[in-house]
Amino acid sequence: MSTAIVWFRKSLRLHDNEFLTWACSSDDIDRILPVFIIDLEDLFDENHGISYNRIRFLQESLEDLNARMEEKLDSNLTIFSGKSLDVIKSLSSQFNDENVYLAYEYCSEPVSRKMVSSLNSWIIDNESSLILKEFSSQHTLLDIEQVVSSPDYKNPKSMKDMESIFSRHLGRNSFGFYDITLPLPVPSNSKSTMTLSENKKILNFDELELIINQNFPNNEDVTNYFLGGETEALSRLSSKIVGNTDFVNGFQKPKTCSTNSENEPREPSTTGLSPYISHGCLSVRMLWTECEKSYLIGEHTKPPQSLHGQMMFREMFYLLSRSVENWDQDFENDNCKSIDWGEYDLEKINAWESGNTGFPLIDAMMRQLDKTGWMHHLGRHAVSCFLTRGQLWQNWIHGRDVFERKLIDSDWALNNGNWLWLAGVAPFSMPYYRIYNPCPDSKSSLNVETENANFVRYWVPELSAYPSKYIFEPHLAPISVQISSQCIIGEDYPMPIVDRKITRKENIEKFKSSVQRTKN
DNA sequence: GGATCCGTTGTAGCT
DNA sequence: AAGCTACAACGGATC
Repeated sequence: MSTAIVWFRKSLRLHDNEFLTWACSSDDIDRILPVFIIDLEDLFDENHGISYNRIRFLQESLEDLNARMEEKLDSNLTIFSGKSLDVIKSLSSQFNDENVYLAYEYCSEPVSRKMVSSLNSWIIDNESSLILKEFSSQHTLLDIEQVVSSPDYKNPKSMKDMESIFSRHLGRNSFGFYDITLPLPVPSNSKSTMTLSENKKILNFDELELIINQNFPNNEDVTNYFLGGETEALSRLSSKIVGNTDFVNGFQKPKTCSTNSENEPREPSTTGLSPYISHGCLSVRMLWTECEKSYLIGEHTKPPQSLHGQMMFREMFYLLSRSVENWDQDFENDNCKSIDWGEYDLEKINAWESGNTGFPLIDAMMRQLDKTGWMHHLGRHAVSCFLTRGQLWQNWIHGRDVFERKLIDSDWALNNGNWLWLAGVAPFSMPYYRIYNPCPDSKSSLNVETENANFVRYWVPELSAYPSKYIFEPHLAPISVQISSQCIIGEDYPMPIVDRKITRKENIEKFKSSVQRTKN
């Protein structure tokens, strides 16, 4: 009797799932045990625990995965609570003289790699018969280890670098696109599923629900616009990408921070697929391939603008996060300039996080993040520039932590990469003196007009009656307008916590002298 | 080997 | 309204 423990780490899906497909079809395997391990202590940690939105998205994704397993594989998902290493160790010792395999996906994060290496050592030290079966490119298009360890690898810092890495490692298919392996179909399962007898570490969905509600007693005003899970991921892929040639082929740098939809202010103007990708509900190969199908129909945008380009940036950050030591630190990180950010200012950081800076667009974004766990790409630019080199002059680490906790598409490699970028400290950053205006006008790259004005009215309801002319800088509105708009600035909505023009000028100087100082 | 160009996405003021 | 210019000026690649 041979059993495969099918360990879902990131890829919460049945489609394009190599480790699941292998377990379901390999001749070496008689039965499978699909598992997910959840570390509740870590998830609800006081300091770095994740938001309600994030845990809810994860829970929905797991429930959907389980439901789909029941339907398509005549199997189910067992959830364990605890540390991955402990759970796997104890699991593997529950089998007696059988062949036990652990089929799992490679994860590039230092913690994840360390866990696997500890497991390896444990196997050797204890002469365990557990056989590890790792699948390398489950979460990314590139095989991260292979690319990073190739002799000619250099840290990429532009789309050009990525084009050459893709050419070298993937080659081209007959259509002239990078030769990405086609996504695997949902496997058909010929194995039985192992059922475990009582185990105190097993967590059923009711218990999980209970624990979440206990940890988030006041979640009534939190809305989850995005429903977690593969089912929803595939349905969103269908509605946004498949057959949507104009949108896919015309995709370019988003021009507004808000939405496309008249009726639903929470529907992004972009694809809205990021949370599904970060949770592995949607395979990147699946998305890549669907875009390519659309590109074959006619003219289309190219990297860096295109959706393929967006995905290539994702690969870039995955490579860097693996090859750059201390990717998530602001010291001993050679992709991070040493900047003197000065004193940590709790008041400023709190105002930023809670959406009370007195800058309506920034506040709208941060409140949207807080309530829904999502924020538009350009909005992320605006608020991170604002917190760091733009206005508040706070270390990017603080903003990174907030995003990490709250974003439902939170992803360690990408989140750190984007903060390094926006704070202006990375070699791939834009020049530090290009600062987004938090109060955009019609010429700003954060193009606004009425769309964003409505976006602000929705998320900062205090200002809902303000005329568009003043809505981004309401403190400049004459008092008569403030009265007629039923919102006195300084009473009903904060005055700007800094003078944006002064801080902009000061911060450019600070950045410059900080860089000079480290040079000398 | 110095000048020039470029980097997914800047802003403000003027004509 | 759109386009130009000044602002201030990184750092690596390319010419």
